[in-house]
Amino acid sequence: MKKSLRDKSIGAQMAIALQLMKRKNHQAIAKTEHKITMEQLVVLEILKTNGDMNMTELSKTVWKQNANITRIVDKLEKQELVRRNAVKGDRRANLVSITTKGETLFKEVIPVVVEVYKDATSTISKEEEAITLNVLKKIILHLA
Amino acid sequence: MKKSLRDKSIGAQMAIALQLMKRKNHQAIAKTEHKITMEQLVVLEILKTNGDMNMTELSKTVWKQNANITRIVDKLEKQELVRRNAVKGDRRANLVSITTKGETLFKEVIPVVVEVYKDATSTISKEEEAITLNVLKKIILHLA
DNA sequence: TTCATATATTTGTCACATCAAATATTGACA
DNA sequence: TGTCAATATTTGATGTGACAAATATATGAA
Repeated sequence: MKKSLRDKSIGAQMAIALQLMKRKNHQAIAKTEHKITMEQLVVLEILKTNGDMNMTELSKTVWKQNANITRIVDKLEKQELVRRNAVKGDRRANLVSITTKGETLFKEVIPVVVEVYKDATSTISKEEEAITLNVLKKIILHLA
Repeated sequence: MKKSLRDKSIGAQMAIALQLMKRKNHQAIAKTEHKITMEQLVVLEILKTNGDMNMTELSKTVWKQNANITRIVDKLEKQELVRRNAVKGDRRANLVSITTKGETLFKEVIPVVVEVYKDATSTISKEEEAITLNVLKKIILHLA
């Protein structure tokens, strides 16, 4: 197998690594009694960590486009894991908040995901992890 | 803004960085006269680098599932950038090969993508890049 | 006040990801 | 030879990515 550009590109290798990690996460979550995707879980985490947010804030915080946040929140709302509340003084906006049901699910699912992550990075030294994290953040800052 | 798990996870930061890079790539490609996605371009590159492959080999090489390769090759074939050929001795399989039109497009689009990549990683030192690449490969190997 | 512009959110369309299941063909073995 | 498991590929259902356009509401300036 010849080496292609792909093999030397952080971008391409990121795409592969991320796909594998996402797959593992989905598989691990599927084994629990809960039905939720990683993307939905991320939104729950943000709400739990930062408190209620409107759609625009949410979309900036999770780095996703408004349109996609709308659909993710739709799904979460259908499962009663979050709620959309009216905002006083601005009828355009919605304040999204996590429900008790959402918090419960979050607490039960998050250890599964953490475990997958620990396994995925088990061959990486602390130093390597720190450098990689820093590289990724630099790329993000540069492109954002 | 509180720090969440996300901020310390290579996985989450990869997701963000990759999203931004993909977006830049799509935007840059959109400015050319060519209409092709990154995923389709990757398949072209693999075929150009490694020569004809059947769907299964292709799916392993690009680290995507068979089902997805089928659909990507469908799109490439519709644009006449690749061809599906019969395999002697196994009527189940297809040998996919890049067409002349595919090679031409590839040659014209690849500099655009390389440029985006160079820009995205312009603040990263050679050493950091090497370490990150190595970390990603270790994760891939571990999860594969 | 009224109109133009900005902001918040949603909807539509297409590409791609997942998994499961369907099809077709091959190959090994009783 | 007939049968059954393995292999190669495709299709279907669902969720999420991108972008553009639609909708509703706010806001600032004439």
